Amino acid sequence: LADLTNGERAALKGLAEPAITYARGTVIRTEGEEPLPFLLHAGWAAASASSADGTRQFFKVHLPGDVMGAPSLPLQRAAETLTVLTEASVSRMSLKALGRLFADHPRVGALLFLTANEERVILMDRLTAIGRRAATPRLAALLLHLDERLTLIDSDRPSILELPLTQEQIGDLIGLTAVHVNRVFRTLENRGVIERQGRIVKIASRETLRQLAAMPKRSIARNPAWLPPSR
Amino acid sequence: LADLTNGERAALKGLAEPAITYARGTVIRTEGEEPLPFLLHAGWAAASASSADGTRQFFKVHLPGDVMGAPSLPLQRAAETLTVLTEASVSRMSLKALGRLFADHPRVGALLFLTANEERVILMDRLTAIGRRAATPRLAALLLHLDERLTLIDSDRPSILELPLTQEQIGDLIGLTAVHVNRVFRTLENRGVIERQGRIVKIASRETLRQLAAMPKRSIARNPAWLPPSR
DNA sequence: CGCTGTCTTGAATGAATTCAACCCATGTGG
DNA sequence: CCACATGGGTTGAATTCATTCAAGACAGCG
Repeated sequence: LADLTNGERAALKGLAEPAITYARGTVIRTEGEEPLPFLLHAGWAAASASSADGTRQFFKVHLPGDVMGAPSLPLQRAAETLTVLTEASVSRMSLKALGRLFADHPRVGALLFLTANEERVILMDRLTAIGRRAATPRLAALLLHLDERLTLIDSDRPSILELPLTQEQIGDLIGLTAVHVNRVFRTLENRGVIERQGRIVKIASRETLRQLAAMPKRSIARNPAWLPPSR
Repeated sequence: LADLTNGERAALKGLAEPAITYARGTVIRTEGEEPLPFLLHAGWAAASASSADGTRQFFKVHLPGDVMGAPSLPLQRAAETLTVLTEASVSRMSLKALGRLFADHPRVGALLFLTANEERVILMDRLTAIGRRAATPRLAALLLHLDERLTLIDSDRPSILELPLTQEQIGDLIGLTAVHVNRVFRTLENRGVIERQGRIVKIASRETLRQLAAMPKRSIARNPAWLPPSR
């Protein structure tokens, strides 16, 4: 969203407590617990919630660099369960330090506000997809979304998507059953849009996938002029 | 979320430019335009987006006191169209003043961050509803949600919901067609859960409606201890 | 070597959509 | 002040997309 000064960078790093490594599948924090934010250093994680009737909804796939658990900060009890999808390195974030950050580095505070709003847009787009589109566009949109985010982190990564997600979890992300996710995957594969080997997905025709997903292009405004000056 | 000092209150009010009154149905801002935030003083409004295929998704019903358009702030072009549902009084908000607010009143800045995260939770709950629940629970949840928010604004209002929304718009909120919204409304009415006269809905059995909605209870943490001190 | 979890596929079922028609209230112009 | 258009609500019948149920294949793991 913006370029940070060294002081701002240091303050952000100061929020993170020592990192802990979790084994694949470990639950970091369960919904209903005390709402603390976490920072994901390495690996993949996911935010989800389960309902009484046994259904589950995944809200977000977290990639390295993500702050996790922020949505629950205004609540008394966390709304989301955080689970590690691969082996992952995670640290808790200090709330007190976060409070000081808003006071000492207002520009970073404003950027945190913007980041939360960016996540709102992502959720809104997901709402549109799940509420108004069929299964194929939803899956196409998910694959493209993850591909783009991974490229943001590592710009010259191979054009291959290794998903540490079961088809059931993918279904929980886009509001489908595992069975139907499977069928859609096969359809995409048969049409030559993707290739698969186990959980490795290769996007064969990004253009076709984009057409199928039919998602609006969103471009971020970098360094908005109205932000307060750095301190 | 928190109790404000007089200075903080004044600074918040200072964001708003002079109010304009719009007639029912007027579009305040269309998706794709410059992303500015607005403040809704009186009346109802809605945030929505339309897709190429003609489908529309409503993201939020805005009630008096709401900041509108914040999700689009990090973007180059607004993601949401803002439309007035009733006659409504709206003012633009100054971005520069918002930047200064983060610098001068860090506690309010942190509260804005929390508010954006609260909206994320609401969107997450909506995602769960649309992705994993049937039509009846979705409509039940919407009615309860609006009822609760109206009660927050006016605690001794009559227990009646006057919705300035067509059934088509309600469908766009919860991901259904107008036809099906109608059928669900009738079902609820026949079961005695609600009563209707035109667009006025009376909740006859809030308890039944709650069971049908099966939404998790969310309670806000007021005045979190980690917020920076007021200035 | 036998579990267990995941993937795959078919058949039956079901919830919501689509299409179509009609009703009613409101508003508008001749 | 009536005639007619319009927008929203209501209902039935046919259709469709996704779910459910069920069973088998396969890989990895203890």
